[in-house]
Amino acid sequence: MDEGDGGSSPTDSAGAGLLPLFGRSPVEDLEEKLRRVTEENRRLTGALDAILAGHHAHQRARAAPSPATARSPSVSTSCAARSSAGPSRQTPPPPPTAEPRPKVRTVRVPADGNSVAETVNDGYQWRKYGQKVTRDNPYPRSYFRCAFAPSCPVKKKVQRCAEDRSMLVATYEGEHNHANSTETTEFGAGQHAAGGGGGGGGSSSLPCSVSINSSGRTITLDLTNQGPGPSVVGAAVSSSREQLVAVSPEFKRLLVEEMVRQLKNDDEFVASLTNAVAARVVEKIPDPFPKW
DNA sequence: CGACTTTGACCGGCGC
DNA sequence: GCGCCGGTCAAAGTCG
Repeated sequence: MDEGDGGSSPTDSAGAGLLPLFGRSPVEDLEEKLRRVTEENRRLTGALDAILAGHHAHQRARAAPSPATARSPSVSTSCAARSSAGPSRQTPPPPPTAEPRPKVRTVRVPADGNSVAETVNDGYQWRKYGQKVTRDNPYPRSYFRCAFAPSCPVKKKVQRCAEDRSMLVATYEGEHNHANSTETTEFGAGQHAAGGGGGGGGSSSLPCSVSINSSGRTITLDLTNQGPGPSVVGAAVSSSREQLVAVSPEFKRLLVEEMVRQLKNDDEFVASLTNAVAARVVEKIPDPFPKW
């Protein structure tokens, strides 16, 4: 139930309405897609909230971590992060009745041209507490902790993908026990921290945010708006600490175009989209060779 | 001056 | 037991 793991499973939403692609502009198609995603998101959020309600009660009950928490075994679940490639040295799984493992999610986001900023933006505030060059990747890995720590135990690691330096790999550990900062504060506020980023980093609270980092400027597109109307209801642009709320159609159009550009560069998305389109095309083509 | 980032050192787990 | 490695700490530096 990982809100699509940061958009890594676009096939589902894309497959439902791909054919219109051929008669519409990419912008229109994306807007339509966003509408459907918003609907889907609303349903999933509801379900997720119900599930997390109990989980967060658990977390708050044990959320008074001592300073030594940093070395708690749960931290080493970073191994689980690597487990996306297979389980490694992580200690044996706890008994079924033990406290739940911190949820680990890996998100790939396209890095913009700014090669220095190993940051992604997910609407939460993060505090960097370390950086390390790991053995299997020449690019440094940055360690972030939620700015609400220690009450919020969430951590994330951001590292440039070794194979594709145009991608950033963000690994989230745990779940926020507070609302997204873009929701709790002024729209788009709290983006000044070095961290932030990656599609859908916000556990239950921001399953469908899109962040675009361009030349130090962050554009956060909140698709979780519950109200009626267009899915792209508002957007926040932050340049340093400067906040701007824009809702003009022109701005919306620019945002969607930027999204199109980003998605075009997302090999995974393009591949899934291609497969889905191919599948639908094959469905629609009458079979000239009746089955034997 | 406070908040945040940087970065070298340290710690603990794991494999050999 | 030793060395490697990932993760974290904490002092120093930077910025607004």
